[in-house]
Amino acid sequence: MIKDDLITLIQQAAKAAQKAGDLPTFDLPAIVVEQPKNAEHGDYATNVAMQSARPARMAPIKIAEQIVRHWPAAPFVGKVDVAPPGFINITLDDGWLAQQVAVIQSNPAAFGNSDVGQGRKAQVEFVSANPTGPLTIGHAWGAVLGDSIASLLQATGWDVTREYYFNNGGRQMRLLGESLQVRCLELLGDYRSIPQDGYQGDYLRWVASTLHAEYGDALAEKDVDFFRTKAVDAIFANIRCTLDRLGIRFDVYYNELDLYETGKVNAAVQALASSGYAYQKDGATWLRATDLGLKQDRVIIKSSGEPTYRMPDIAYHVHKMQRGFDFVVDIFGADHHATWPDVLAGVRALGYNTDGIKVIIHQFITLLRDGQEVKMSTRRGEFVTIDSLLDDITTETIPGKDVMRFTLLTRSPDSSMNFDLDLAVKQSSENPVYYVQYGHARISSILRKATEEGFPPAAYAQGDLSLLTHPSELALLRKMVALPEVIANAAEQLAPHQLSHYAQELATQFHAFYRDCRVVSSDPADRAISLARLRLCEAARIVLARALGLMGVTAPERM
RNA sequence: GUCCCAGUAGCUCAGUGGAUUAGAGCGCUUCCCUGCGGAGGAAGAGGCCACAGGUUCGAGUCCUGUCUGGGAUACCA
Repeated sequence: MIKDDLITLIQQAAKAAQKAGDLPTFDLPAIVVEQPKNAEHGDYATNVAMQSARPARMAPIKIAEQIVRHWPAAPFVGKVDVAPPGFINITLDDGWLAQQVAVIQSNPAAFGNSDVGQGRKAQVEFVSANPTGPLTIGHAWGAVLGDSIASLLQATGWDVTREYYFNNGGRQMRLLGESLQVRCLELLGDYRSIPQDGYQGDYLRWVASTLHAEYGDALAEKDVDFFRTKAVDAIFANIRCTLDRLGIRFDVYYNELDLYETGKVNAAVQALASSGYAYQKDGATWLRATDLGLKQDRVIIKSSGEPTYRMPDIAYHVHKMQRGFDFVVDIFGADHHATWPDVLAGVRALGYNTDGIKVIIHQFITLLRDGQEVKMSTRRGEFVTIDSLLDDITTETIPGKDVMRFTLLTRSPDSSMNFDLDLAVKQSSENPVYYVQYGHARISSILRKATEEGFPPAAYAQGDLSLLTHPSELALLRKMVALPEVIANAAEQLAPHQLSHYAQELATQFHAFYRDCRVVSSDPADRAISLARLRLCEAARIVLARALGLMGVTAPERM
């Protein structure tokens, strides 16, 4: 990583200056290297001299000058300048930049990856919707976030498990079974009403008609458990299908029932009791959360003897720890933000360190249709499914998931976004994702054209990269070379939306290069530069495809 | 009431305490097809970064308060 290398160089320079007596002896501050907005200030800058002014008792600009004077040689550094009031500006070496094309080409599938994970086990839990109905727009953000975060972790060396946690037992599911039963009996001419808090959506009618075709009048004899199982099966099949359309594949579907059946919930309850973190009051069992740094104690076993949702969640997270995950990411909607501290407190009470568990809370999407807010409810059967939106925004050449994923990955999870359905459908053809994909398709087209014009890959494989000196070529190279840092930052901050912004900037730089630099030229005198630029194009295509790939967006060769 | 997240261009959103001009897309106004894909490019209009204080050499970014919106405040999940 360039930034890390720079930090090392800065430290070496400062220490050398101290050793030479050009700088007083003092402890260097933590070195911050940033990328200036203004290109005139170089590719990287550090404020270390300003931060050292006080401990060194010296003017920042003087400190900067001494650091630069003792700067060690490094192939990737082209220029080091001092600028008032004490910035050190670093510019990458043009020749080195051009050579990076070869580096990228030598590693097309993994350029930009790093190894901070070192093969350790990470788990990303996301979606985790109970099978009570189809996946809705409300689930989309978590789905896309989770999958891309998982991809980022894989790219940074983690051994990642994508996991979906669900519950197919309990009251909610019994109501689902009863609701399906009502729909089935309807088909047999026996009309009843959906139970209180039952599920009124049409999708249960479709399940019912399938069952009716298979079982006929025998449905009248079936019990609620039968309907519950059938409902869950059908809905899960639908959910998996939707996930598949989004390009999401889970490694593990973990069922809450397993926690009970294998005694894990019970074991956790016992352990909490013997640890003293659980106590009895008003006939219920409480978690002494106030002793764990939280505001109030919480019920974990109701006076009815049933555990609250917190209890299996605690047992589940203990199980995650026991499975040896070094890093766990949970992705929840804003409605869960109050619950996870309790769960983590419970896990801590059982003696586990929860520092490795990160919770990403994404805000809600406000849906608008005809300018009105659409309130969704699975129970009432009022919702907009992911499937239906995908249908609306899919085009002949580009799957709808590209638009959906890219759009969602443009926003920070903290922002509560408005999503206008009419606008989304109408404007999907103007979505920025196409701008990026167009860049990829354009490069692919150039490479195809090159082969036709007598510049096949074998011809440009050895193109002379040192010919890449045009400002637009260098600007493109700078952006390409930034990918490793973008991936590392996005992974560290669990913020995949940085990828979409990067991809747009990269596409912009490519379009500028295309405008300024003729690639395939018929003039024999241009042959050498054509070969070099074809290599650059190929490398740019690789980088663009990687950025898109991490977002789960396709990189089309034609569109 | 208390807690969490937000408030940046007409709209949807980026923005890692830094360096005279705060960015992108969409929308709007003008331009650019006698050579590789115009789903592109060039230029322009459009902002008291919600408001008020504070910290700092330096604040859209940190702290406090106010206002507005969303979420949470269960022996529901």
